[in-house]
Amino acid sequence: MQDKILLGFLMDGSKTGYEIKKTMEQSTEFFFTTSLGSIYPAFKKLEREGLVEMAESIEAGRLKKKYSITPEGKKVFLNWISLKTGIAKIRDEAILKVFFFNYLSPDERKNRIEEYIKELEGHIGELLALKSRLEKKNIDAFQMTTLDMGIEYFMFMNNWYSGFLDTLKK
Amino acid sequence: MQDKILLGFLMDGSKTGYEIKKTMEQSTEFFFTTSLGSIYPAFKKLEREGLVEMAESIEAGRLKKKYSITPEGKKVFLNWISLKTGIAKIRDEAILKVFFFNYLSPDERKNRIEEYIKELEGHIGELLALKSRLEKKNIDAFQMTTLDMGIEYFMFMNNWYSGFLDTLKK
DNA sequence: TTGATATGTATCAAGTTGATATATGGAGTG
DNA sequence: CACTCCATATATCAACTTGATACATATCAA
Repeated sequence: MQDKILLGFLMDGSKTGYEIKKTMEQSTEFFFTTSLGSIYPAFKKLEREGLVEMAESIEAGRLKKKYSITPEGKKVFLNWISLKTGIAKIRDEAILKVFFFNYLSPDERKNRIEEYIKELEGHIGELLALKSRLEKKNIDAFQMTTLDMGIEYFMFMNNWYSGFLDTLKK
Repeated sequence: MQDKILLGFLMDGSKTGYEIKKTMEQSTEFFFTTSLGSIYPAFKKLEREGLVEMAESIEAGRLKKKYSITPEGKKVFLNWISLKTGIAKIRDEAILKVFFFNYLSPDERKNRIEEYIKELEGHIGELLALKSRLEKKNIDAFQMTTLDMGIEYFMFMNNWYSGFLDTLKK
């Protein structure tokens, strides 16, 4: 499904695979991301299917392959975005460990959760920093909304684990 | 990383791959799951590594391969569960679509979100039904806790999308 | 009796990750 | 000025994962 995010990022102009990866790191990273090892083959496939076009150039001595979306590609993207979406599946190792917490000593449980809460706090801090950076740029309102949702999501998680830690302490 | 969940499910007795998959569907499914096409090769690998042992039998005419965890496997599992855990990455198509909502008409936006909220409500209903089913059984407290967290998580999502729908309507 | 569903193992194409390779440019340091 | 480190940029690959499909038997309802 990564091809859709690539098409999405091409909707406002042509980009290289690397550029898209960097853009993701500043925007969609925390709720949807892809590796470079996936982006390059995906672009080749999209090109074969006629959904994107590629233009090679050499800038500052480096090979650049700029991809742009075709009318057919736009159609595919707009169709995808208007399609019904199923519930996203989580894959959360931290919760999985809680599931098996019976096999961990009470002290270790508390330590792991305290540790994880710190991780969450750090992550929230990063997202807040990203938010103030993006506020200076003139960014799409919906893209800012997804960032806000990310912050709220991790605050919910932080909250939940804090409450869980309290019950562990009793 | 699926091998850890397999080892975890073997900690309280030997099981077949199919049994584990069915157990997951009634427990870890919403925060961590694996396909059968992944379980069988994973067990073969775990067997090669000496972390599980396999016993073949034929029950009611069907071949059964019961796997049990070895002392070495227990060590690996207990080590994994006591290790520091990083923040789980989400991969949420619904949020990705919101990110690109600029390309959708206002009416369509509302429709998609209303639709998705219904999906979430249905999912919450399923989890509540699962909860009351599990309450009749004598289930591990931590395993029940993860189910509660799942319910709260989807209620948070439901809440967030409801608020988002309100702002879309203005 | 027939058809649908559940139990159970297995394989495979297609896709994904994370690591690694290759190469150049630019910035900072001694 | 040389050296190192990092960013830019494309590409490949082993290992793994998914989702579909195949196969075979049992069980249950109509």
